[in-house]
Amino acid sequence: MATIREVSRLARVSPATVSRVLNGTTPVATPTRKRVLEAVEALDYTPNAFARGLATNRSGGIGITVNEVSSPYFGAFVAGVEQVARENGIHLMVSSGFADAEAERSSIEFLLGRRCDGLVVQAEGLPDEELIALVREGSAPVVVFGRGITEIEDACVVMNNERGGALAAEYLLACGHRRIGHITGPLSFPDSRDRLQGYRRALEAAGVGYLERYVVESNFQEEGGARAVARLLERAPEITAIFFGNDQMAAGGMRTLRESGRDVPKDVSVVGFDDVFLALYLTPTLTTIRQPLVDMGRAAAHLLLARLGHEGREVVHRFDPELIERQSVARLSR
Amino acid sequence: MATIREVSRLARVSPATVSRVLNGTTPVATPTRKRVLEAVEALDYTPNAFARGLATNRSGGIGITVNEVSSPYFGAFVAGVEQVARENGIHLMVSSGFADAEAERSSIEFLLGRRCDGLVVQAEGLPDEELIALVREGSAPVVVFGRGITEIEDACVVMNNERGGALAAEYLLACGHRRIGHITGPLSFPDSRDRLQGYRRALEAAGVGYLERYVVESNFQEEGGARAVARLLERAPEITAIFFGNDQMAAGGMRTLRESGRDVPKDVSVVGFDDVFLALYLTPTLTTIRQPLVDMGRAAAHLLLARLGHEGREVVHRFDPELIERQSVARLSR
DNA sequence: TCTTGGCATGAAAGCGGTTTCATCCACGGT
DNA sequence: ACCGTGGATGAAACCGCTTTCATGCCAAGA
Repeated sequence: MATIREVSRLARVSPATVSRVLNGTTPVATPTRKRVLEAVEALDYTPNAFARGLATNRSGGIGITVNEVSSPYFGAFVAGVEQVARENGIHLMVSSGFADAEAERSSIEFLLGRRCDGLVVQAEGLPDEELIALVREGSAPVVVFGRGITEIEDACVVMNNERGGALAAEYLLACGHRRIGHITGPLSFPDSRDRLQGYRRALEAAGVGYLERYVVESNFQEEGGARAVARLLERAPEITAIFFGNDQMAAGGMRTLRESGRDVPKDVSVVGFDDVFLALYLTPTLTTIRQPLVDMGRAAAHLLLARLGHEGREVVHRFDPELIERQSVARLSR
Repeated sequence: MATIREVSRLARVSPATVSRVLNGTTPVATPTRKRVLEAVEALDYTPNAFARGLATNRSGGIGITVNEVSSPYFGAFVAGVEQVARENGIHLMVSSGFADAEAERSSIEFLLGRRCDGLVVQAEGLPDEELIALVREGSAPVVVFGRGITEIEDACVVMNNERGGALAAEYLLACGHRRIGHITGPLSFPDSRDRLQGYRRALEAAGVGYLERYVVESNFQEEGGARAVARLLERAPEITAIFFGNDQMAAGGMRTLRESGRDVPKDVSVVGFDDVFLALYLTPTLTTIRQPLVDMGRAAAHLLLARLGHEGREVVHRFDPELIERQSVARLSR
């Protein structure tokens, strides 16, 4: 491994000059610069990241913690962040939190200990206050994904979940449905509450009225969706459509519907949320509310870069959902 | 941020002694050690990763490059690697290669430039020779995933693909099928060739004979699977079962079958490969050959740690596939 | 011709650890 | 009483880069 010294000797300049050429911090006369670049090329020189970090106290890398990389949902988000990181020659350190406060704390500490220049945090276990403190007083800039916290709004990248819930309900209403159930994610998550809220508002706006019996809380898992639908059918067999808080629950719910002899969409229409690629693989393919996860990942990364002074670009914080029509909803002919 | 100097002052020792206590490199008298540890505690001291890296020339982190984190297949693998890394207090740097030789090269260079202590590489674009050179002469230990290269067998974590292909074919044969098609992944991948080979051997061993017409090459994608099945049905409408080189193609293939009015499994039985979670969401749920991806990730990480001298544990290099019976295969009553 | 000023460059001091080498001390053997 | 030995510790060099400060040089202005 070549060092800056060897480069400087070959180019007959001081190490300082090499550094200046490489970082563009100070103007260097053209012939000198040329000699330096040739030497760099000849020796195949790459600056030592440690030495650089030690001198500048910046690592040139950012960290990210999410529930788990292997889920389709977070995977897509991470992919977006990674794209931008690569485009900017920044490296990405990943650490999973598994929706557990303790694990999330240790992940964050771990990444900060590695002197990440910035952090993208998606933490479901941590209370708002802790995130606020982290953003406000942390040793590095932090961007929060998937949770809108008013106190630190500028540091959050979120989806307009209420609009998403409304979109789903409005679409089903437009298709002629009136008795529309809703399987929510855990209501401890603001996301779930907002989607529910949107659903409710849309129903009320249409004069259909909101019924508690039509709403069942679940857990964002396939299995949970299946069970929730069983409960819903028991309580309210008259429903003709179900809006699910995410696609995985919709998958489970469709299983239950099928097993109970109901056809989707003939007997019951289904709308999901997220549009993870899973939606395409279901039978029938799933009509769903799309979250642009990759774009949101990119936005989170850009936001972080902006906070790091890398760029000035305007960043979208709040993303709007989009309805993706597929085959799981039937138009009711009244 | 406290430095080693401050700790040493507080403990009334030299920085060298603090370093010795923290790293356990040299015995330190018990009362001294105690004072040092107290000072570390009091100042909430964490060693600066850069300074340490500069002095030791090791980063305490490993790198991984895969096609893309966001795919269910690689996501599961990465999750396994990450688990082990965490358990050992090692951080993970991720970089995607997107199955493109150029991108893969740059990913590897990037990670090596960050002085990763070791690398887990899954690279589909790179020729064998390049990987061999990397493993043999690279500046850091390298473990290769998903490709068995005999010259560097010890550094590879692989699946017994031939056995997997055989397993699929044997199972279909046992269910009474005789006209069994096979949609392969790209035959430029050894994985695909091995699965095909296993399929062929099993058919021949059963005295059924291998027919070229029953085999169509595809690309591991959903769409590709759909098209390949269309071609296969044209060529050989008499088949009663199809073995797919992976689950995604199986998903696409099942779509085509359905669209052509064939029921799965009544008219045509289907077996996939991988057992990514997608298999559970298909209708009918997919019978498939399971690759223990998380375990393989863990194995790759352990193997790397062993090469880094972290541990001596025996590591499994070659994993055996397992048949997972679900609903996509029918028993033929002759 | 002598300043003055600005630009290009070099020298050297960190950044915060690790590690080698030297020193000191206590102890046991002669 | 003296020397040798080995264990605990400190001093200082070093890892490779950035950055401040000083310097030399040349062109422009007086």
